[in-house]
Amino acid sequence: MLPISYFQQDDVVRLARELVGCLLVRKWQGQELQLKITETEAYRHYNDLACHAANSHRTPRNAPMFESGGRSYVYLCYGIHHMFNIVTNVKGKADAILIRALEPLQGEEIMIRQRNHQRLQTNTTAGPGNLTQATGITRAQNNILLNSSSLHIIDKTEQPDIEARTRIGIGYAGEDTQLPWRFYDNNSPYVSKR
DNA sequence: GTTATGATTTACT
DNA sequence: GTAAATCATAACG
Repeated sequence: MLPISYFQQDDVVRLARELVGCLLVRKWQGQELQLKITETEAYRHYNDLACHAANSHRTPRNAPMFESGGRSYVYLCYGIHHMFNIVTNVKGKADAILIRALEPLQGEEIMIRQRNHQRLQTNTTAGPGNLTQATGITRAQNNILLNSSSLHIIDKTEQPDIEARTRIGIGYAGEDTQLPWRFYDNNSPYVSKR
């Protein structure tokens, strides 16, 4: 299991890249779900208008971002979709990594059922809103430390072929829209957009 | 209290 | 390609 201290390092962009290929473990409904992280995006508290905490902007919603790294930040978007983030950096430096896609390794049946699919499809767990539905992550999982047996990250065993691209859905962020802070596994079909 | 909107997805035309 | 779904949150009065 990656220790909490790992997420308290300073460079959220590097951490977002390194998380691709790592495993997300979630115990739920009596089963252990395991999924490989295939796509991430970095959001940095300074010089990044796309970040919820840009300009030290602090609200009740993004409060977990201002806490110490190694915890979750889950919020509802468009009234429909839950977004799962991992807070990084030390307390007061509000960085976070959005998990955008996962590749199922264990517990697929539960994910298929969650998504009302007949069989496993790439979009069962690709896409930030889709993967939270598949894994049953909601705001009930907001602001919890990722060091329990029920929710944590395991380091990767193989180095994936990582592609860097611009982030998705942040047209309001001006020039920061162009930052290549989205990372994905070039060899995985479980990616939201190439 | 009221209003506008979004780290999206899906179903249409 | 365009639009609807849908609601907590943030901004404003």
